[in-house]
Amino acid sequence: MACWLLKTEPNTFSIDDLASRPGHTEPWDGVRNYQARNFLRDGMRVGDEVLLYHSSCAVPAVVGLARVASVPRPDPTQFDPESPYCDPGSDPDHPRWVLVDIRYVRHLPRPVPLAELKQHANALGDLALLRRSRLSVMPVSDAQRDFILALAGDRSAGA
DNA sequence: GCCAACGTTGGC
DNA sequence: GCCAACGTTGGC
Repeated sequence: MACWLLKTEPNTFSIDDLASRPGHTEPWDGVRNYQARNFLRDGMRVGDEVLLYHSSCAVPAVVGLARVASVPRPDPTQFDPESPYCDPGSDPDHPRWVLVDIRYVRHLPRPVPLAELKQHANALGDLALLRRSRLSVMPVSDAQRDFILALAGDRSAGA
């Protein structure tokens, strides 16, 4: 099973918001970067594991676990004139942007701050989070996943 | 709030 | 297709 890292700004939509949604599930809309879109559209499978990351906040950190809960489908906000994610250039017959549903699994025993991840560049150096800081959807290798969960003291580290 | 990184746009 | 200008992200 593949693993991904998804960024979210907790001031807008936090892991606690996800956990409190009906079914603990939310359509992950608003991805408007082609590389991130390609990961969503071409790489994600139902059941894939997700590390949730809080960005643009006091302590940027990996904060919890989730799962991909749907296949990709068109992101309706691209056609919504009221939405900040509206994209007038997207053709309804060939939608440019997609989303998947994301389902909350659990918080990590403790958040793992970005600053701490940076201290382990030997183990995590090719994690896109540490290299291309602006990418909001990125793949995480099994080894990187296990390492981060072990830092957090999560029970499934290495499982 | 500043600013570096970097993705996107558009003129040529 | 190049590349300068511009806009956005996101750490600090």
